[in-house]
Amino acid sequence: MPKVSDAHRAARRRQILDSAINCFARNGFHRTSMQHIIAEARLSPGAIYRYFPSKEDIVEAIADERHSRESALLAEALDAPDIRAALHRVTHTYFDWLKDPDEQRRRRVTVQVWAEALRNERIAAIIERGNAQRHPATTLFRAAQRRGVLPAHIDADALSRLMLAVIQGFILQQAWDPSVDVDSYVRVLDDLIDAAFSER
Amino acid sequence: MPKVSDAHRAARRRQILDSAINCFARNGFHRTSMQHIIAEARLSPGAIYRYFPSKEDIVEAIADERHSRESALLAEALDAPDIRAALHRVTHTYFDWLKDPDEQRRRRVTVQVWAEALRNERIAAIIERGNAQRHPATTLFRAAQRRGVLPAHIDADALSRLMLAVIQGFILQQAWDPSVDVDSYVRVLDDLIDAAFSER
Amino acid sequence: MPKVSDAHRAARRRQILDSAINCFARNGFHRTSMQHIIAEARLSPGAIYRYFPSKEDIVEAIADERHSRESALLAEALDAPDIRAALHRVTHTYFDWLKDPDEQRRRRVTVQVWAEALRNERIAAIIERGNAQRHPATTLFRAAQRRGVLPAHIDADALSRLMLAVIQGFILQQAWDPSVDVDSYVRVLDDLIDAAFSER
Amino acid sequence: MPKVSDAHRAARRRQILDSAINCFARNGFHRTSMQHIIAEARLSPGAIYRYFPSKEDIVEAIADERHSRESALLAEALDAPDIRAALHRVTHTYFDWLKDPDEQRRRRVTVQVWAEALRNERIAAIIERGNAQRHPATTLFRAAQRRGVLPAHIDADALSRLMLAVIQGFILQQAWDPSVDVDSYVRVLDDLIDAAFSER
DNA sequence: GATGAATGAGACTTCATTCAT
DNA sequence: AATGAATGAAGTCTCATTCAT
Repeated sequence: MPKVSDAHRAARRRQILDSAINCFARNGFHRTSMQHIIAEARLSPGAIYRYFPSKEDIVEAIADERHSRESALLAEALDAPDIRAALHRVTHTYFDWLKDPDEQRRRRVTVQVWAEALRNERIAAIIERGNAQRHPATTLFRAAQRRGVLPAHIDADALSRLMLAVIQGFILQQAWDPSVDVDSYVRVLDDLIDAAFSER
Repeated sequence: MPKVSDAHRAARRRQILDSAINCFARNGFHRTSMQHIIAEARLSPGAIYRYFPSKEDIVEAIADERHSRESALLAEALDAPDIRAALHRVTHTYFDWLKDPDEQRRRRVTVQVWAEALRNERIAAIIERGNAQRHPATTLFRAAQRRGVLPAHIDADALSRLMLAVIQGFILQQAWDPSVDVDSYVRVLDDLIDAAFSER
Repeated sequence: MPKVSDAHRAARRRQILDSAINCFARNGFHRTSMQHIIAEARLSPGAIYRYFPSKEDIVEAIADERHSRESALLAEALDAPDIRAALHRVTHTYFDWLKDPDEQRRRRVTVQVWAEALRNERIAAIIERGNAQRHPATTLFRAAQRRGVLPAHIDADALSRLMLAVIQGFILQQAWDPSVDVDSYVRVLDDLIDAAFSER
Repeated sequence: MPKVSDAHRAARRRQILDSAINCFARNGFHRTSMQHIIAEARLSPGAIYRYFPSKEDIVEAIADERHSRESALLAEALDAPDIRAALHRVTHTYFDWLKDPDEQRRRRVTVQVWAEALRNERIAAIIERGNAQRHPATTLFRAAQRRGVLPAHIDADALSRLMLAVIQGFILQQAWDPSVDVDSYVRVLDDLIDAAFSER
């Protein structure tokens, strides 16, 4: 019978994760010490360790959370019967989200998660799950090929990789330089989608 | 100082950097201690510090070296008068290089450099310089627009960003999963280039 | 305060001490955290601290309890007018107790108490009191000397030390290896007692 | 090619072990922090960890060293063809060593090692090896039985356990109270040996 | 009486770097 | 030039204990 509510526990968890995200976005995983997170959260070491058994677990929780959010957004955007509609929803809904300055700050953590995945199997699994979001797109492409909207000889799987790359590359560039213009990138993308899917 | 010394110095530097790359590719920057690098290079701490004043400097030297190589390759590939020829050279020359298994291993370091750039200004500058390699492409696109091969309303700068993103995203995906098929990706890319640049 | 409360208090105390003994026998004093005891007792930190002001106090209570039991057993065994009868009661009653497997498990705590006595004065005092149980034996030996059953030149005090050592050493050996045979040890002891006390 | 000699390494090891023994004898294993050992040795943490990978390893090295010394002494004392000669050598050589005040101080560590053996398998193995020193005694007893100096019905193995217990119990009592008189204990022991081995 | 979240000192250990040889 | 022993700040995490509820 907990003395404090589940809501309290959830709030503390949130508080810790938010503090950690702030620190990680500012200084990176490895230059952020537990003491930094503790100070940012205005808690004590013991308090943090009640909620997360190790620093690694905090990193993983954040990786999971961010990738869930990104995947959900992508999945939702792709949820359309028509390909071009789906792809344009990606460019507009997803890239709209990329504009949010707060998210931009937090997204610096995403880039670090990407690097961390090379050494941490659990994070690699999270990334893997996130990347699996391109499979619905692959399915859409195949449907498009059956309907003749997309040339049959195109490798639908590779095309979905490319779609993902276009997003990932942009996220990288924006992390390095927050001033990159989202809108012009989206416009080029829209044009390219039209070029690829209509004029044949 | 005799010339032997210079050659010797260069060889030692190479030896240290290669050892560091091996360690970094295997374990990441932050899980690699100077002792690891020292052991891999079969040198002593004192010897290493004669060549690099700090671990940070080793990381930077490697970042610099790798980005120089990548930039040079990209620049060379883009060095063609015709836009489609240039882009196809990118897909074929540059992506050929992405196939080299040894380079693939070492490229794991690149992804870490990308994350490191968020916190290290000197590395950020190196990345910035690397990304500037897209400017020749922008110029090429503008020329193409003047020649009517590319619609005038397209933002050439954004398009070169996209081209870069397509490469960066692929490098990421390949770092996470070395088994991704380069060739099918290149074929889709080629098709897309043709779609974008020819049928107007 | 109602009587129920006293019974309740006593039960709680017992519950805590038993849990602590289990933990200590399993993992030792220093590898057992209060959390372990708390979990084993299915109580809360606050509840434990109502009954014992510190971990140290739990250790002391257990040391006291165990040594009381051992001393009582020894005292009772020695309570005989005839020396050989007394000593044989020791070997039979006391060593019978050493056979009980549950006690063997709990006796692991005794060995730790012995080490702890070197640093903790209160525990040293408890041990001291326990060792004082050899004084009745000394008295018995002196009586035996007066009756000529034991050579007069023997140092009765040293002999009672030796008797104690024979027990303590066995407890040690049994703690390290629970499979040691109690009966053969007892038989040798009996023979030795007879050798020492009769044939002169 | 080490810059410093093996002698230097050995001396440092010795210095660390001696400091640790001092701390352990004074405060016990668990109340002694690495910082205490470091301060006592007038070294830095890093220096200690060059020689011992963990605190546990220091404890084990000390346990090993002390038990080797004790075993060697016992083995040497037992190295006599005649039983009574052998046993009297034990009482005189070994117990002489027990008189050395410096050794007495250090022997406080032995008692802690005994407790530690209950939880640490490597230390248990060391103890086990030490206790195996009683086997030569068992062999001697069997020889004595063949020669009729010792009654045939006596369990030689149990008798050697008892001999060991007599030593271990005394070590305990002396650790608790350094003022116990070794000589009177030895005299009783000598008498007992004579009683057991001659008058039948 | 009881709970359990929270505290914070302090434990062990690592590691970039220095410097006497 | 090179060695490698040594430094010491700083890192992660534990745990006996407290106290608001």
